[in-house]
Amino acid sequence: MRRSDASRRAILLAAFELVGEVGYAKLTIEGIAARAGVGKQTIYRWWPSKGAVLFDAFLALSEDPQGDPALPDTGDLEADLKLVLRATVAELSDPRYDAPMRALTAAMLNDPALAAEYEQRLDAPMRALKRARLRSAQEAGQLPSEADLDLAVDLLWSPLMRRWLERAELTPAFADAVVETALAGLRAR
Amino acid sequence: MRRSDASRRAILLAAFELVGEVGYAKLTIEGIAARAGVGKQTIYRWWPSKGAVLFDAFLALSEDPQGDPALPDTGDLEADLKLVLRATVAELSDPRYDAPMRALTAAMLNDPALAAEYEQRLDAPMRALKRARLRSAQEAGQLPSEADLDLAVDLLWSPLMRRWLERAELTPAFADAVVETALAGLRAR
Amino acid sequence: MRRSDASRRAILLAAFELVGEVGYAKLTIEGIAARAGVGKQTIYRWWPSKGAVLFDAFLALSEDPQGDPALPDTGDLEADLKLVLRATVAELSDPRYDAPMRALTAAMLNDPALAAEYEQRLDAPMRALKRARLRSAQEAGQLPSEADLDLAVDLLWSPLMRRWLERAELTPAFADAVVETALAGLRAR
Amino acid sequence: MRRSDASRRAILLAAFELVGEVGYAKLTIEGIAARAGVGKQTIYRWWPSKGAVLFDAFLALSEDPQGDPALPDTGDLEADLKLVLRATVAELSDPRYDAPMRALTAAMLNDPALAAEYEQRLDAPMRALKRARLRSAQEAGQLPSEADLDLAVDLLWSPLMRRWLERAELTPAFADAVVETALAGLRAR
DNA sequence: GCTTAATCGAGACGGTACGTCGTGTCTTTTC
DNA sequence: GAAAAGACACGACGTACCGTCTCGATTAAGC
Repeated sequence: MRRSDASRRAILLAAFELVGEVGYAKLTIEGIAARAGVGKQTIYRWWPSKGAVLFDAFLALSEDPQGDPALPDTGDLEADLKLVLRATVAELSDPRYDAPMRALTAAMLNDPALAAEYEQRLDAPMRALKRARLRSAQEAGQLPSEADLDLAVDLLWSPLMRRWLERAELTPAFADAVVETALAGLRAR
Repeated sequence: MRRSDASRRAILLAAFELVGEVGYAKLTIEGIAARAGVGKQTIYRWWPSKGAVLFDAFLALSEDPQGDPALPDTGDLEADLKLVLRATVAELSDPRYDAPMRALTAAMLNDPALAAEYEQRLDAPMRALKRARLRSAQEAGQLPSEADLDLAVDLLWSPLMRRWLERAELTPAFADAVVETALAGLRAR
Repeated sequence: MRRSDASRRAILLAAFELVGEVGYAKLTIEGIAARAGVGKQTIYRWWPSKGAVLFDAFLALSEDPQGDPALPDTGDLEADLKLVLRATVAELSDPRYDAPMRALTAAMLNDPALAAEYEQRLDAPMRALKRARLRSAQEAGQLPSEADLDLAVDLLWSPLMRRWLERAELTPAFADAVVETALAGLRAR
Repeated sequence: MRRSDASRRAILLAAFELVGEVGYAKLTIEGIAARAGVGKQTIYRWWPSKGAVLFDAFLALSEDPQGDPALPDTGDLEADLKLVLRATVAELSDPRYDAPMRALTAAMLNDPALAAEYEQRLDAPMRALKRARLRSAQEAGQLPSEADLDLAVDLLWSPLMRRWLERAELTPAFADAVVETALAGLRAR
């Protein structure tokens, strides 16, 4: 018999809900199986670890509402970036995503294989979109053509990530300040 | 009898060694007790969780070789920052510190109390030193007086952290580029 | 399509071999199916339990070499019985039959339905043969006509069974002694 | 800490009760632990198998009501034996003992180590008592001095066992007949 | 000889129990 | 009189089988 899609969905949903309710440390395979109405073996058959289940749950969520994945490009780089980073701040502050995201981060920290898959399937595509927007700005003359776009992405987004990770204050105003300062630095060279 | 310092040291050492050998996920209180030649109760008596033990093990390490904690201040901000960030890159790449640091990060991710203690006892003092160096640069006219120093610290250090966290490439050259671009941005405004 | 005889044979053979290798407790339907190169459903379709498979494997073995089933009747009851009981001792001591027989006994102990089928299809016919030989002795005047033949059968065979069951010493000499003493008792009344 | 006697008793009682309720095949360590209010590990720590638990439960029962263990000796061997065998028939027919006894028998069938312990700690002492009664009869001239007492014990008791094992009819009258015929045989030689 | 329905192998499924490991608490024994 | 040693109730682990259930792919019977 081939893989049951109903079970797959139920497992991913259960994992996502449970991690929000009890946190990653108290998330158990048994709990996921019970909530999903599924045998434990069905989980072990298809995923190597609870981190992997969580990752797939994330992936499913990211792929579901398939809007246009590209970043906005109105021609005004600074305005567009502020918009995007403010949205990022909002998402990181949303309690519905905070717990699962912390869980996934913790899972990746201690599982290089999972981290590699994350990098490949979620992080890299997102970074490509970001670089694409910056390249478009270069072509429009809003950014020097010799600017290092990978460095630019890190300068713009990692401060947000740092504050989220350590539960520090994370406001839209901070996002604006990051965009202004980072862009100034990139243009100055 | 009051707290046995020999046991305390043995426990912290065992925790530090074990986390390097088996990783945080497989680190157990029983394992630490066995390796330290100590009863489990002795650990439970003095620490609330294995994350707390790990944190203390870290603290002990940080405090042991008590050199001058201040960041170098030769008068040349850019050179000083490159020196410090290159040292940070080297430390993050050292396998002796990589595993324990990842473990501690994972512990904090799922334990806000631990994260708060970390922020208070390790992170805040370090950020204070960084801000002090930047303030000194302001006084020397190397940085505008209205620059946001908290933002500056994040712009400078969080890109390194991001790359370490996701096991991306982390080189001294990247550290230099971050310093140059971030400083340019801070000066331009 | 009707029942595949090749599969049936393969299943019975696999069950018989496996029970000799791993014992009844570790005998599994999955193991039998795998060894026989057969789907599990093919076993469940035709047998209600692993005890029943084992029983059929036994039946197949008992029926294969269809010699004359009757007990020897030379006219000398004591000599004939000694011959038969010595043969029983030899069979019970043969390691090829010991393991499967213990398995079947264990299966029957906890499955009255199986026990009833055993009694009907294997035990009763055998007891009938034994009674027939004793009746022949009665007719020849070697045994009193009022002797209880069912009691006689138990007196003669159950001591062997007892010693086999508890893995006690079981020798041809013991068989002889049983025959002599039991016959003496039966004749004395 | 040393072994908890309360847990030990609770486990043996639970095992005994459960085997009577669900039978040996459906008796589980988890079930025993749950019924006894005990962790599974406490069972695994002290017993190697569920058969061993059952055996100890039996042993505890046998040793509890420590009446005079000797068989009755009124001077009349035949009467005494009939008394004892009728009592055995009654016990074998008592549903309270039937299930546990079948369970123990099944356990021993597939576990030689358990069978050896049974032989040593329960069967051998009982056989010694039986032989003692028969030896007393020899001294009283009711049995020939050259009679094989081990054979005698098997002739007397194993027919009962056989009928119990195969769920055949087992009556006091059968016990009497066995005693009469077996004794006649033993005396005749 | 062609269809067609039962049977086959394979193996996924929801479950139960396995035997092990670790948790945090508690008690005993030793130094 | 605190520390080691480790038993305890508990809960989760990851595995093995249970008995049921779909899957195509034969395969022999009856049209």
